[in-house]
Amino acid sequence: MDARDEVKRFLEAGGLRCTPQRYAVMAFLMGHAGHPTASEIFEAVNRADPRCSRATTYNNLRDLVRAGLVREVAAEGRAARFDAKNQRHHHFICDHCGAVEDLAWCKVPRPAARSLGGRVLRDCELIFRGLCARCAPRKDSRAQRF
Amino acid sequence: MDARDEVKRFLEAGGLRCTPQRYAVMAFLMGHAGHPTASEIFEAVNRADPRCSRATTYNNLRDLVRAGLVREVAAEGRAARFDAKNQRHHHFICDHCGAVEDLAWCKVPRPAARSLGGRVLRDCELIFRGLCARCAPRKDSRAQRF
DNA sequence: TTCTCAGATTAGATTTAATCTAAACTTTTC
DNA sequence: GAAAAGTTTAGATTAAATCTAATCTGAGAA
Repeated sequence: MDARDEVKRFLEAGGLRCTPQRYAVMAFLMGHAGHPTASEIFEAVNRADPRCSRATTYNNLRDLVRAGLVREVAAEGRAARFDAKNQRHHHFICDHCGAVEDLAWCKVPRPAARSLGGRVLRDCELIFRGLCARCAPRKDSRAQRF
Repeated sequence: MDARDEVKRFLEAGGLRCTPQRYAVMAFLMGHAGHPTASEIFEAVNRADPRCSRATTYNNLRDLVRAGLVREVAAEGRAARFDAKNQRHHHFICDHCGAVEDLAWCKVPRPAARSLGGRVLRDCELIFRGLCARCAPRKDSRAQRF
């Protein structure tokens, strides 16, 4: 099946109309391994269609996050970063260079019922922090690695 | 021992001088159950000492986060929120009203060594999302609670 | 006790990121 | 085809955070 169809079905699964602007944002995120800012997404989408507005990109990102199709990661710096939730994973953020990297999913424990009280869980988000492979001291150094 | 001494030792444990402004920020967070924004912290601290500067509050929050004494939570809205890390806990953020609540700590699994690669872990952050006790449908409703 | 120096603060200006606005456009439904 | 609802637009505006260069403060050395 066509990648274009996949994006369209993904949007409609989230209850959103597949407008050209939404398609462009979603396609960019689904085809992008990194965690771009709203500005980076807007610039990419606006390069393809110069009429595309910054407010539209922000509106669409908001709608996509709300629909559960995109996740917002607050990493280093002021701007929010985004990635498509097409595969479950966790994030790792480097203390030194600020890089945001995907980590394979590992099951997250549910809080105890007593602790949860009357709340209704919908999702969880687990972020690990430390030093990335490039910023960590070399394996043979004396630094602890746990 | 005096609460004032506790705050001072907490700051010095993090390698930070105990200036009156830092003390004020830390004391506010340690005595505050909620998750205030930088602006709310500044207003509280500035009310006590009108010479205290907004930039100082921001600088000190940055230093406290970097020293591992305070945690930054990206909740609803644009402003970052903060809490003191005097006790390990997780957070819960309500989808509806945006409230940030503390949840008792539960142990977080370490990612598999294969998944971790050359990274060095320092910390983790687990956030649950859903509906808080006030926004969730009543217990007797048909709504699923998991 | 005084001096030096490094760390910290100041107060308002400035920048960055995100939102607002009101009109216009587009798509869906009747 | 018309109406209504959802969406987009482009630049203005707002909110949050940072910058600046001078000044202050406190710790350590002499």
